[in-house]
Amino acid sequence: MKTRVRFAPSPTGHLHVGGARTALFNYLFAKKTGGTFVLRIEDTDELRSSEESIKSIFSSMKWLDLKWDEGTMPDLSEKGDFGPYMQSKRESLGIYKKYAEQLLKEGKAYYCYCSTEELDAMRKKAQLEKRSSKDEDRCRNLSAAQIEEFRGQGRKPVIRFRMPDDGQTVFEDLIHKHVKFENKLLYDFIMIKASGYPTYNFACVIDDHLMEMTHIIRGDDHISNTPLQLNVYKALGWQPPLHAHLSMILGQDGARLSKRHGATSIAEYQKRGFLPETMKNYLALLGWGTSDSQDIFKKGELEEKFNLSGCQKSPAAFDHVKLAWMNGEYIRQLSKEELFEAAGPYLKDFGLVLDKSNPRHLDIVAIEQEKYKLLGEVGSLVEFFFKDVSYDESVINKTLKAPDIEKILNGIKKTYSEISEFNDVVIEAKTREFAKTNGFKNGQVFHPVRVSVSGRTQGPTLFKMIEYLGKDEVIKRIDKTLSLIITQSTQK
RNA sequence: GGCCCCAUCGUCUAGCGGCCUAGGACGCCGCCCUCUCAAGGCGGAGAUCACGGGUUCGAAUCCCGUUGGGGCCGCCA
Repeated sequence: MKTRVRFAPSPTGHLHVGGARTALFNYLFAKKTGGTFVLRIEDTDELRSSEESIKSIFSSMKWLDLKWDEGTMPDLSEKGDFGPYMQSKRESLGIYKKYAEQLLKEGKAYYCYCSTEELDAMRKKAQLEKRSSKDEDRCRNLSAAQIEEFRGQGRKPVIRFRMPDDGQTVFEDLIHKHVKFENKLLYDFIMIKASGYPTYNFACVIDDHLMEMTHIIRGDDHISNTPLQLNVYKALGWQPPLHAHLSMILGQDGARLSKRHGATSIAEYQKRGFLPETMKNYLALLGWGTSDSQDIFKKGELEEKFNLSGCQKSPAAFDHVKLAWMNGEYIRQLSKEELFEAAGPYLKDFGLVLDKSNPRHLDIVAIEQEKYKLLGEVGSLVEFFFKDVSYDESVINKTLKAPDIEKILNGIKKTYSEISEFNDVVIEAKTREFAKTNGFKNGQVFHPVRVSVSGRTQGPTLFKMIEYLGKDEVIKRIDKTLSLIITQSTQK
């Protein structure tokens, strides 16, 4: 049988790291098994759902290159034979109501007239008495007269599911193995809200069944919901899908990942200059691994190697340091053109508008490729090629106050001005020759030249940098440095 | 508070009864390379496998308990 899995986000915000990981694992599982990856929108929270969130989630999924075969598509159209795929649309079609009424008729569900306030009071009381906060199920066995009375009071009922009083609900989780719950501890959850909208635990069962899902892959914060849902399948006489509960993603301190751990939304990582390949690879390793602990995967390799048996039961901490290292790895794998393409948008923040048909621009952006960890930092490392440099105090003190500094810079200026073929090989040879014939150590010459042309003590490989800067510019910058040194020494 | 889940270097993980004096990766330290910083190469420190009981000739691996962490207990999903 062909596998069918789904990612079912609730559009109440951006796609966050945990959601993206769930989406990724479903996607990888579908790819690996040759199945279908469905996208369903769970917008049954009338207050918090927004189309803006849907757009944002889709945009992050597109960035991660997570394409789905069926469901609500990026342009909000519907694709597939099991639609609509947006729960609000399904609600207006009366899909949930239909099954709720069936359960009502069979006595497997009932109307509850309790108000939110009454429920809160009951829960509080239970907490005080240190009992489980399982509701009193006050409306479970209402007489016709009582129902009449509540109706007369104009109360708007909700529909609750009638949980079995005894027995156990067990399931074989694909990751956690045997999981068992006592039915008497389960509560009569609300299936249909007073507004007529279904709740998550109900809508999800109806849709997963109707959409013929074979596997439910989701976060293990849903383990406690599973027995509730399993009882609905049973009451409806349906065969439930297989479940696989993924471990949670935690912050470095072991607490649930939240804003205070830094960025949690995928959009934020995109903005900071992570490559989508990095995110995908890193997320895949959070709660999953291969038998040889592989850490970098080539394109298409995850799709080929992913399996549920490699999934971890224990939670994983999100490590920004390792993420940054991995991004560096991926940046290093880029061709010059790809790097330029990827870094382009981030360069604009530095006021740099470069031209990819200009080979010099391509070379400059790639000159420190092995050093980049974030696309967002490329600009700060290469902007000196295009802007006037300034020399700060510490740099001057460190390098430009060495003995013979004027002699060195003047000599280098002359040497460079005499080079006709201004490329790194020639520049390097001439620079070394200058040092040797004048009795200077290489470093004695290299360091001040670096500072003169770049304003920094550390940077790209020196002679390439000089080549890319160009003869005129280099001489101009050496002159500027020289005048700075002279001004400083006359002041004293 | 009730129920459920989880537990191998700081972190991600390999391990699925003997191959483990526990392997890899990130990070950290040292050396090499070298025009700086990186990258790369080599090496090192780092886990009595949470703890305590079993089972077994033999346990990180199986069982029980304890502790710790996490999740759920919403007319949120």
